[in-house]
Amino acid sequence: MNRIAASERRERLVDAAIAVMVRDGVSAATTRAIVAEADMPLGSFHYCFRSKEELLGEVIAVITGHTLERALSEVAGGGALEERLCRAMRAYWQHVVDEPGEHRLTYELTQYAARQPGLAVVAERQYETYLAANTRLIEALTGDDGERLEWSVPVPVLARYVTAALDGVTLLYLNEGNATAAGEALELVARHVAELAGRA
Amino acid sequence: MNRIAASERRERLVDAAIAVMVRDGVSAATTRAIVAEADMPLGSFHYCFRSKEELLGEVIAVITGHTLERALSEVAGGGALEERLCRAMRAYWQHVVDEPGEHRLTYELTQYAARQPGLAVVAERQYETYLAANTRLIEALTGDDGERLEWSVPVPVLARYVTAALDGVTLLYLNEGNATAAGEALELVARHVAELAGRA
DNA sequence: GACTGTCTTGGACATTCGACCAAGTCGATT
DNA sequence: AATCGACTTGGTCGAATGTCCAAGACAGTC
Repeated sequence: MNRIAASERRERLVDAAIAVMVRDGVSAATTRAIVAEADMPLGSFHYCFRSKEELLGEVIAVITGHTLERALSEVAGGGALEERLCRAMRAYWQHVVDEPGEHRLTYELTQYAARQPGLAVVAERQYETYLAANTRLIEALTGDDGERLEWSVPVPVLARYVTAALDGVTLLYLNEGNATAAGEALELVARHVAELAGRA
Repeated sequence: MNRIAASERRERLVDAAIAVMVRDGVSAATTRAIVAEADMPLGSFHYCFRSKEELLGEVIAVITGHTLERALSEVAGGGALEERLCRAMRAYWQHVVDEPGEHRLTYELTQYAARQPGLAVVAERQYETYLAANTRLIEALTGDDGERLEWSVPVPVLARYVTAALDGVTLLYLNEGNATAAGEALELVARHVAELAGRA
């Protein structure tokens, strides 16, 4: 294989690892499967990463980053609160239906990391990040609106409700496989959240 | 070891497997770890089970059975709809806080089974079972009440909403570790469900 | 007491895994 | 052209894992 900077090779290995995990699950992502996916010799792996755990950490960081990017980019735009809420929800849901494997991987990684002593910290931080993102989403939902709005429940509680509901509905879809049914449950959540926003 | 019927030994191995999985995760439940937990020689394993997959199938069946038992036993009893709903929710939540490892295992097993070709069918049936249980719970909630009640959303949608919300809140607690915060989100769900029950 | 079917068990097997290394290759700098 | 640091790679190691087997032990039956 041509000479490549170690940093570039690291990125390729992370991408390859994600591809393998989406296709065959976290447990199938052995060092050998990953280098095969990246079309590299096995020796490359431990030249670029001190250990498999180090690679896993980077994979989690990349995946979390992707998810975060998408979430925050969807809140922007004008319109009433209900409209923006619906748009954000719909965007999230569309991505779940388009890329179920990626979402399945997210849950798998969280679980895997929680069991691995060296990655437990990463797992916790991952969830904190999601919670913070949903909190920002909720605040953006009221803050940008022309009229002054107030939530009838504390924002931290609402953030956790939204986080849990999204996770739950996603998990339901991934396991049941019925996009329509899960989508209707999600709409119920959206309507509920909209109702919780009262005029101040 | 004394002579024991193969069927009895099977049960002990299933229990041992669950104990190991709750403590150290599904991936740590090797045949050797399981027989060590059950205090048996390794040879016993494949005398009782054709393969590890066969044991896993039995483990899933047992766990699902436990969960189901608990859920249905809590719906009974008198009182208004709100009261019974609260009681059922509280009972579920108490069990999550008391035995987080058991619930974590449930999610791990579902995921593991979904990836294993031979167990994929079992995973699907597992989720169907949970959905059916929640459907029965919702129907029991209205059916037994003195006054005639009707839900303002279709029961199948409501069942999925409840299933997703419970799963989501549980997952949130398992990952964030904050029982109070997750509990408040769950109360929000309970109040919402109660609101969705309108007088017919 | 011989027989038969059920149960017991220590050891062995092939495979897979993460990790490691030594020898080699390349390219820029001096 | 000599040097040196960065990169490449095929092979190998020890550990762990699922599965299997052969030889024995035991209990009930004829």
